[in-house]
Amino acid sequence: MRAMIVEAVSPLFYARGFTAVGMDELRAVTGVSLKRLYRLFPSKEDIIEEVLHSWRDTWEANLRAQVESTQVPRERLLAVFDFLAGWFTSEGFRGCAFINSFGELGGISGRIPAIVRAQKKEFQEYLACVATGIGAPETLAPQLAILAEGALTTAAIAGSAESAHQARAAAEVLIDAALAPAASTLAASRAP
Amino acid sequence: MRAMIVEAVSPLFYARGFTAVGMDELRAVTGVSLKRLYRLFPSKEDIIEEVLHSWRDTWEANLRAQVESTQVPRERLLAVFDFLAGWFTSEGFRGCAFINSFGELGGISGRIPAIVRAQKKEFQEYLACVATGIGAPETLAPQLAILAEGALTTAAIAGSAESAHQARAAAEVLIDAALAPAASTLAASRAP
DNA sequence: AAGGACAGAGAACGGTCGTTCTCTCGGTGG
DNA sequence: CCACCGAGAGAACGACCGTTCTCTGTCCTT
Repeated sequence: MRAMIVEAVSPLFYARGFTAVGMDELRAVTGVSLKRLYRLFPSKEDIIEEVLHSWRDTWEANLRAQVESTQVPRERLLAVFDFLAGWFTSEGFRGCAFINSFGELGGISGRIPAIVRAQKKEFQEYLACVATGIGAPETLAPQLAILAEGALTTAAIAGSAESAHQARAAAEVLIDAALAPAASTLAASRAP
Repeated sequence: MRAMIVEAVSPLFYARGFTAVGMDELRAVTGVSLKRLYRLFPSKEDIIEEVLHSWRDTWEANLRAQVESTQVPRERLLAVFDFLAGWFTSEGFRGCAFINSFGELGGISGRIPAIVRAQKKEFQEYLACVATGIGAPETLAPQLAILAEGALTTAAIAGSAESAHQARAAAEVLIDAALAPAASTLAASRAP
């Protein structure tokens, strides 16, 4: 029941933000009376938390599915950006729900920003896991995470998906540089 | 007068968001009566617009100052990330005001998201200007812009400034790869 | 078949928001 | 000196929010 409610209200929250959607609209879209909503969730903030957790789960599942669709180590890292490209072009894309939530509620409240932080941390750790699995130095994963985050906000604000391809191209350069120790010695030989 | 009001309310808006700060608080912090506020600005949204424009101006001025503090071409591009590092560690840093505004008001209204979009576009164009000034291919600037955006949101949410250094390191790799055609032929020779 | 616990629907409540109105006062031209 | 215009301060207004309460009907139990 709770899951059905979360599923029904998620698109509304994603499209317009948490504060812009009132409880009455939640009642209308779920078909569940206010009384019942308040018995299932102590307050609106609890619904928001559950929605954020649901977003985290589906996002992570989709990402993992794309990454694990290939076994070629280098492709696994690049699959992150292919996943982003597909997402950006999907209908109704309006940026990362977590970043948007942080902008909306980051200045107040305490629980929502913590959830956002946790999600981003999980993403970074997953990326680090994939990167170390192919023998890359541990400096690579944070750089790729930054690229992904940048592509995400750029796509959301500009309303264009090309940032995913640009980020993918940059990721290829970073991965190749990290995996080819010859390149670093080359760069070092130029310095002095 | 308008400028003094904008200057007085900006920190409040940045720290807590636009919707979380009411007109009464603006009256208190400026010392200007509501009647006068409403004669100077037709509505709260007009104040917000002016605040956004003011942020854009000072942000751009600070960025340009840092970039133009050096004449070494490669350093000019890296100066962008040094600027970010300094900003992230400044007191009260709470992410990019434009990204936060987009998250807060992107799902509604029309004028604020347009201002955010315009600011990001200006930044990208400035970066492109600096990049082409040193003979880099035009693919480089968007990649650096994505890195900068990513470092920004990562720093805001994680509450740590290290993403600036990670992004700077990645930018070095991207710049060197873009400026050294030998590196690209090396990568190409490995592909087939 | 009757009584009671419970659920549905929405009105009501207290609070807050952006915006406007009213009242009062001070400064000024004749 | 006085009438008047305009500005300051904040109360008032209407709308809307999240939350609760009331009223009504229904189903289950004995």
